[in-house]
Amino acid sequence: MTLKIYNTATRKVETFRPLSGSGEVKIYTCGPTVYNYQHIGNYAAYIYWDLLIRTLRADGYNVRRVLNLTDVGHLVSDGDDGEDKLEKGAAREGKSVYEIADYYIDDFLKNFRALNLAEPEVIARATDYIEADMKAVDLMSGHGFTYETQDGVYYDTAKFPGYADFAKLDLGGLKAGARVECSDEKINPSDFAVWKFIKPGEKHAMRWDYLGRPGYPGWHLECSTIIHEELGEPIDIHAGGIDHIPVHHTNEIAETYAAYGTELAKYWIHANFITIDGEKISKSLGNVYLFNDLAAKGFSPMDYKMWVLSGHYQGTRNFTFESLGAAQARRLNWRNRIAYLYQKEISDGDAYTSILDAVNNNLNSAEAFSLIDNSILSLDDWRKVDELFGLNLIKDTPDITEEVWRLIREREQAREAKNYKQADNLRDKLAEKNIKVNDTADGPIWEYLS
RNA sequence: GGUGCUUUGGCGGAGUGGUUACGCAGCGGUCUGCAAAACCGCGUACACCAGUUCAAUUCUGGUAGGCACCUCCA
Repeated sequence: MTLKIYNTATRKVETFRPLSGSGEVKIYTCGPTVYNYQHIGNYAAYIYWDLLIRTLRADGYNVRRVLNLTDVGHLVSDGDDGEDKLEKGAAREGKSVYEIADYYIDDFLKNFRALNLAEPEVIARATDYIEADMKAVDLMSGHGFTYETQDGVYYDTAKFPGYADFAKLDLGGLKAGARVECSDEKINPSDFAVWKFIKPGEKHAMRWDYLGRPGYPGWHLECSTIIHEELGEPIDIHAGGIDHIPVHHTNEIAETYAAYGTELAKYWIHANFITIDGEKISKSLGNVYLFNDLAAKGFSPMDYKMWVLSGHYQGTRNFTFESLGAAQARRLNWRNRIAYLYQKEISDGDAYTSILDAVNNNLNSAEAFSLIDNSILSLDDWRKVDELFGLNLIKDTPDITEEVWRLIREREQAREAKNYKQADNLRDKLAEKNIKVNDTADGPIWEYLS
């Protein structure tokens, strides 16, 4: 099977062709800045990338995927000013920056695994690559792409002719209406810090000596460095959020070009945002939902994954609890189709091929889901579906125990004896075990209540 | 202010130049100890106005609304 995927670099749906003939595919997915809890919108992107990786594996590729964790250098503003997010988190909670990072990394990975997202081959913490960052700055400077200011080492974007191409930026009019920072030593408005100096008296706990003074890496640098160290550019696919196109990814490309003289990635794919009840996710609107909030309403991370995969990564998705309920009900229906297979045999079709085909069409999981709804699947097909979407359908739908079977048989006997009161009691007992029994013409058929 | 995206039935959400996915919810029916499940049927969405076309929800232009980014965010 061949994947077709929308490539932001060309703004077209392209047929995926790996750079290497060996079947290896190198993927980098932009990870979180670990200064706070990740909300459900953050996880949507990881769910899409999970589908991407699983699809490539189903197609027979050997995927090596790197996920980074930003634990330094990501400032409150992408414009190289404002506080470092980690420092801000530390101040807020009265902890050290390293405690903050550890805590939120644990929380992130816990949810990552609850969503059954394919484990990355490498999980890279930005602070483990500081030496390499310095080497990269040396290279960029040696190639004449940088200049120093009081504030740090800056990238002169005028030195990279294709700087504006990736995001189709209009550098002249870029900030015409936005507020412009004053007291700026930058040569061009689009120049950005590759390395930041810590001024005397400035509070910044994470600091490394470089160029004779304390400092820390600029935010974009970690990504180009980690890719260089762990994968080697160019890589096949670079994935991230749609908001990163104009600044973060544009700057990564520029840094890689300046340091190593190469292209960074062949395919770029970007996940769109989700809105909640039609509005953006933001603290001021009070709609920053975490998985705990979903759990409080009876929804699991898997229900959420089901909801995310019922749409497309390029579209704006509108989250409502009503539609999350629909996704949950659909997943339960699928699980009960598996439960049915423990009880009755049904003939096998060749549905999986068309399901994989749908996903290969620019990750159209919505189309694939409707095929699942309308296909007759064997248990073996369900295993493949589970492998492709990571929905834990079979894992969450174990066959029932002998004890439960006994209750079902007792209830049947009670019904045959027309002892309906006892039959109903047994139905309640089964319900306590999360099992429902449907009395069909073919005898009782059990399924899960939730 | 600049830039881009988007507008599909009660909710969510695919897709297509001509047969109107899919899920959830709703309604009617068959069946049934009850319930449920299953099955059958129903509701006739594609913002608006023009244009292209034998034919447009699908292409083009405009109008209106919505959203996003540029300013923390995936």
